[in-house]
This record gives sequence, C-alpha cells and structure tokens, in this order.
Amino acid sequence: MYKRIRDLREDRDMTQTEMAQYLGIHQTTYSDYELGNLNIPVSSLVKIASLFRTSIDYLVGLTDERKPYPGRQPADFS
Amino acid sequence: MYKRIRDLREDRDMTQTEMAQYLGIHQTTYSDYELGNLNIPVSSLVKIASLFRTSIDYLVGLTDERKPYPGRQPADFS
DNA sequence: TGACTTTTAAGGGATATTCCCTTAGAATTA
DNA sequence: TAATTCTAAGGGAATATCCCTTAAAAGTCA
Repeated sequence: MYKRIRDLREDRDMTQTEMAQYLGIHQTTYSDYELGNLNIPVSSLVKIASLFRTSIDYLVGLTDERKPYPGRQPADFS
Repeated sequence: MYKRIRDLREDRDMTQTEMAQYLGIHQTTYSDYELGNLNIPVSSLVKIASLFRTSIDYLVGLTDERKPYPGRQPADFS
C-alpha cells in the first residue's frame, strides 16, 4: 500500500486516471500500484517523484523529509 | 545500466554473488540488475540503499548527493 | 431520496517479464 | 600456463504485468 503516493495525489486533487495518463498506463494498473498489488517500476517512481517534487525515498516511506534531493548538477565544460 | 550501484559495490570490494546473497537472489539475476537487463524491484533498491547508506534517488542517478535522507537508521552490515 | 456521474477496485487472460539454471567468457592469481 | 574467481549470456518454466470489462464505491445535484 503506497499511502504516500495516494495522499500526494489526493492533495493535488488528481484522479487515478489522470495519474495513469501522466505515466502512460491504464487506470487499473495505476490503482494496483497504489494498492500494492503490483510493483511500481522505478521508471514510474521517477516520474511520480518529479511530479510531486519529492524523492523516491519519501514516496516509498524511507524518510519523512518531503523535499527532493538536490538535482543533478549539469556538467561544467568551461 | 546502474553504474552507481556497480561502483558502490566495487568500492566495497563486494562480488555480485555476495550482493545476490544479501538480496536473496541469484548472481545472474543481480548481474542483470546492474546491466539494466532487468528492472530492479523497489524492495531490492531499498536493501541496497540501506547497505550502502545512501538514498534510492542516488542509486538511480536522480541526485549526486550521496548521503541518505534523515529519518533512516543506517544499517550495520556485519 | 433517487438518478446520474465520477472515481476506484476486482476478475480474468494474453502477453511480457522475471528468475534461476547451466555454461561460457573474462579477469585475476599463483 | 593452469587454476580459480568473477561476470555475463542463452534458454525456459514460472511468475508478474498490463489492459480489458465490469462491478462497486463515492460524489453530485435536482
């Protein structure tokens, strides 16, 4: 049960269908993600973390810190 | 290709077999994880992040910050 | 309240993926 | 070089994924 993801989605008043469209999957598949019936692939977790501006660690409950990590620094070619 | 994970493993002089045992999977499965031939399940990412005391976000390359988020007890691998 | 709409969850099945096995290849060491 | 260790490839049974249809739950409003 990915309660964190569900709560974030509901806080933004998004439906499962909207989330599914964002991820390019079917609503029922997304529902199974939230319910824990299916493993969420990392690729989807990355998108969800980006959408909600948080970290994967927060999404999966490893931390209570909601802020994302600092983003990767672009390479400096100067 | 999960270069981050491979680098962390090699920094600790661990073999794929040791990693696989830690995760409870076969060496060839772990190899496919590192190579990107198979999707790493979140459950394994959690264990790997704990082992190396970093974040999933770092493992998958979302951030260059190697420290884990607060709120996690560092695992003692002994 | 009841009818209607919207949203979420369940059941089922074709397909794709996972995982381990065996074994080959690469790297390391004596 | 030979022996050992480590990593990767090929193959297949078992499993999981994903979508479809549809049921159920939740929300809306006359």
